[in-house]
Amino acid sequence: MITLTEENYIKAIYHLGKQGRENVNTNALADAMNTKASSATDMIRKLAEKDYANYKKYKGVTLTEAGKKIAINIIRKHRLWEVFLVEKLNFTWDEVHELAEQLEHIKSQKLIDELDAFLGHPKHDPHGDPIPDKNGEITFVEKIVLSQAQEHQKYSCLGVNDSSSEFLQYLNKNDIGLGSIIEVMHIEPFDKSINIKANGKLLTVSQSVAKNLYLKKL
Amino acid sequence: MITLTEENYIKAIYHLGKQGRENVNTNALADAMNTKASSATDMIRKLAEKDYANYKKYKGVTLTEAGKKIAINIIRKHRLWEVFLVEKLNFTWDEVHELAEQLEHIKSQKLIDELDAFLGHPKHDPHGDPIPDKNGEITFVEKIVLSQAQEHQKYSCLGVNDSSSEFLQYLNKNDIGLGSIIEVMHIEPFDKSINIKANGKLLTVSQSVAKNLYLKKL
DNA sequence: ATATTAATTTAGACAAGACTAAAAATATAT
DNA sequence: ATATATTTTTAGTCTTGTCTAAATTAATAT
Repeated sequence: MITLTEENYIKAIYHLGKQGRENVNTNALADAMNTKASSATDMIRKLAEKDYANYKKYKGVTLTEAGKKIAINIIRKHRLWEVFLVEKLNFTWDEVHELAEQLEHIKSQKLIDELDAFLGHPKHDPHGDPIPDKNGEITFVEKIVLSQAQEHQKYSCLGVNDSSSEFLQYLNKNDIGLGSIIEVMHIEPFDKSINIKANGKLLTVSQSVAKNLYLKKL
Repeated sequence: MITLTEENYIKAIYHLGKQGRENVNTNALADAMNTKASSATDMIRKLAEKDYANYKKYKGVTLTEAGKKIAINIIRKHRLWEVFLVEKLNFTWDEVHELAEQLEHIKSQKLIDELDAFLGHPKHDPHGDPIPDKNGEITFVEKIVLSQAQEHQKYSCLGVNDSSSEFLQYLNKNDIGLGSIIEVMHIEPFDKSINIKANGKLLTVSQSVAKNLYLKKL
């Protein structure tokens, strides 16, 4: 049996290490888990013991295939629950994360299969992140951030990098959501602020906004 | 903060002590929690410390108002999730209990309010048990068990006492579900077996079945 | 009313997951 | 190349919820 804490560490290693492939530092992991390095070391040993992680002292940690499988399954559950909350229960995209962190640990294969079907097998969560399929396959979409976009080009909004409430609420306020059409009108050379037309409306956004908005070229 | 284990003990005390009013023995509680009496004692002390339970050494335990409130809220969540699983995700009534035991611990007031609304504010779960409303009010319905029923009387099925898979599957096989119309044709004096007409079909059931089926007189 | 049995509590220990403080290894700077 | 700083690990402790074994209280039977 895998514990809730183990699941959370595995998920953190997966995210910090680009799908669990790259080595993750003990300190980085401890930070992500809001704990101390010594606790992270303990858990890393335990995960290695259970063959969910590869570990060499002082060299950081990666996930084994078994570990990745677990991480992907948790992410699948997390994202499906997010879709459910937004589509069926009137949550907004900035409200769902915390709650999905709880729901992602519910254990039932049938539940997740049925939920997936009930939602019509969605491909993306409300933040634009891809939902792994039943076999753990993830279809990554070619995406750039707004700060790398070209002038006079049209894009559609794919998702966000920063999913803090503040940022998501800023986007809500400016009517930017998944699938919004964004045209880059002008990039100001001085401060790299960007003038865009979002869903027909003109708007100037700062670099810090532009770095956190994912787009797909149209 | 209340822990998962504390919640489960509170729920057990509530159920064993008829809505938490009657004293519950340490051994009975330990049994229900699949643990040992000494562990139950420890937890009872802790719950009393936190003012969720009333406890006098050697005299058993009851719930305080705060404790009852928590129990009722968990039961509300449990039963709403059961409705969701059966109505929306194609679960059968014998499959939902275990899973609802996990889901009942998810913490979010908005989630449960929205789920309630999404399901159309159901009054009963798939086993016929009443769902407490947002204020913790429970509408108990006058119910009897089939073994107490009168000959030549019509009833509707309100729920079950034993909710084991075996019993629920037996009922499924005989097309008996919530709301089924049951007419008592004949009670055999010899072994108290009962001949009934359930949804038009004649069927003879044993005492042990009859004792576990709740009915409402029509 | 006392002896026996059953139920309950206490005492002490353990595993999981966390912490602090100190030690060891690695990385960086001169 | 050596000293310093940073990162990581180790050692020992704590809390939660559990356990076993022993002690205590309550219940039952004669």
